Amino acid sequence: MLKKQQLYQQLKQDIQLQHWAPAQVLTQQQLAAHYGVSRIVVRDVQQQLMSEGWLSAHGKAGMQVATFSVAEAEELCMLRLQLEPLALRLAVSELSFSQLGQAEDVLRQLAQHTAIPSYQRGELNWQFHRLLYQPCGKVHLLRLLDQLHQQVARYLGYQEQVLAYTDTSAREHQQLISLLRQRQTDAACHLLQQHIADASTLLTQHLKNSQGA
Amino acid sequence: MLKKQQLYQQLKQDIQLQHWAPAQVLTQQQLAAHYGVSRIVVRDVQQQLMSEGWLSAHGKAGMQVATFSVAEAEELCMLRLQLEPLALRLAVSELSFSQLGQAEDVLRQLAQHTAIPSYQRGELNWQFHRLLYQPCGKVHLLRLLDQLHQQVARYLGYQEQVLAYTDTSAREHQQLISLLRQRQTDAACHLLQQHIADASTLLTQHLKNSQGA
DNA sequence: TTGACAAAAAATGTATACATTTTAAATTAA
DNA sequence: TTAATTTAAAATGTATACATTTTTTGTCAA
Repeated sequence: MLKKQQLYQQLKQDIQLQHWAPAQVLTQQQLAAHYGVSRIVVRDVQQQLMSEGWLSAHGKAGMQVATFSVAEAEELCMLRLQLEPLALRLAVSELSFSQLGQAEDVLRQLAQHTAIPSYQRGELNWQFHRLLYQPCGKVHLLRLLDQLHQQVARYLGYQEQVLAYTDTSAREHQQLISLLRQRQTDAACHLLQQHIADASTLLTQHLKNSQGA
Repeated sequence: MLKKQQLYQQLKQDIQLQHWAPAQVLTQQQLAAHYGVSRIVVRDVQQQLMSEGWLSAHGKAGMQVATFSVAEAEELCMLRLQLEPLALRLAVSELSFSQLGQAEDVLRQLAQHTAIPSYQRGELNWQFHRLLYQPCGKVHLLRLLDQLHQQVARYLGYQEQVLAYTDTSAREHQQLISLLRQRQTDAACHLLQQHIADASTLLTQHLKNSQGA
């Protein structure tokens, strides 16, 4: 479980950093040689990354680094938009003040440490959202949301501009917390919906620009 | 890809048939010996079945045959209820008459061949639903629905009574087709929602009875 | 040239073998 | 007895080796 996890992290990051370009075809042997592990390990990681969308099957032999498409990005956003408010709605009644506090701590981290790399901001951002959904207690839904986040993260890459933690976003997060503290379920869900919709247009716009170029 | 697929099918079926009891802990070696393949193959299949919910991790060693819980069943049904109408709504405008015809053919199979085993009825039933969702063209959503179906199928097992293709169900299916043919999107989605809700209560009721006993 | 076919090379699937980790058993001290 | 610690057994992770499949290369005839 050591080399496997290691390779998993490394390969995923290398794909995200575009060290391996989208659409490039990779072979087990190639990766095994490059990362200095046996093909067994590569196979395991390959299967995992394929199920998570980082790699896609490529005929009978080889795997392809996943490509980007506006359609897919829009679909992912649509699913987030559909499921995250649902998770929040189910979570509200279970959400403890200590959990709200935890979420606030994450926000403070985001606000204070402005220098941290963008991908870490992305992770913190998700951590915040995740903390709010967690109490819904629906394992499948939560796992699904985690997967969606991974997929979106793949699209975000390390693009600074898209991941920029804007003042608007920070304000909305704070507002969300205060609505939740008052158990204003409908208002909170509505705000969340708006929040995700905004992030979605930002992502798809960015994608359209970079692809149209 | 031969032994692997074979073992995948076999093991999944054996779990569904309760040849391996829920909560039972299986080891790679055990399965490798039992099915006459090497552990490598078992490992691959194990990972796949774990990601699909048939097996769950069990500490550092071994995998556990998934158990049943009312809460999980309800969650799965809720997700179906949330996502299938959405898929249908997105599909309606793309749904061709030939595709509607295909779906009707499946219905006829269900109606005519009353003798086929219940699990095949279950598959045909899903095939019908799937045909209606397919044209939405959302790959992630469709894969998600497939996974949900798998999960629910695990719960259904080969229970004859739950899988029984009732007259009500058949009528609703026909009605759904006719609504779709007229592009009555809202009505169709509403009917579908009702249809799934009915199936859900049937499943959870059955589960509560069999577990309460 | 080009298309089909045969041979070689490469890639993947699977099995066996070894290393490491984890679980169980056994032993011993309190 | 019982809790802790050591030792043996078993299970998993990983590497190497072999078998099978897939891809590529090269040759020859039309």
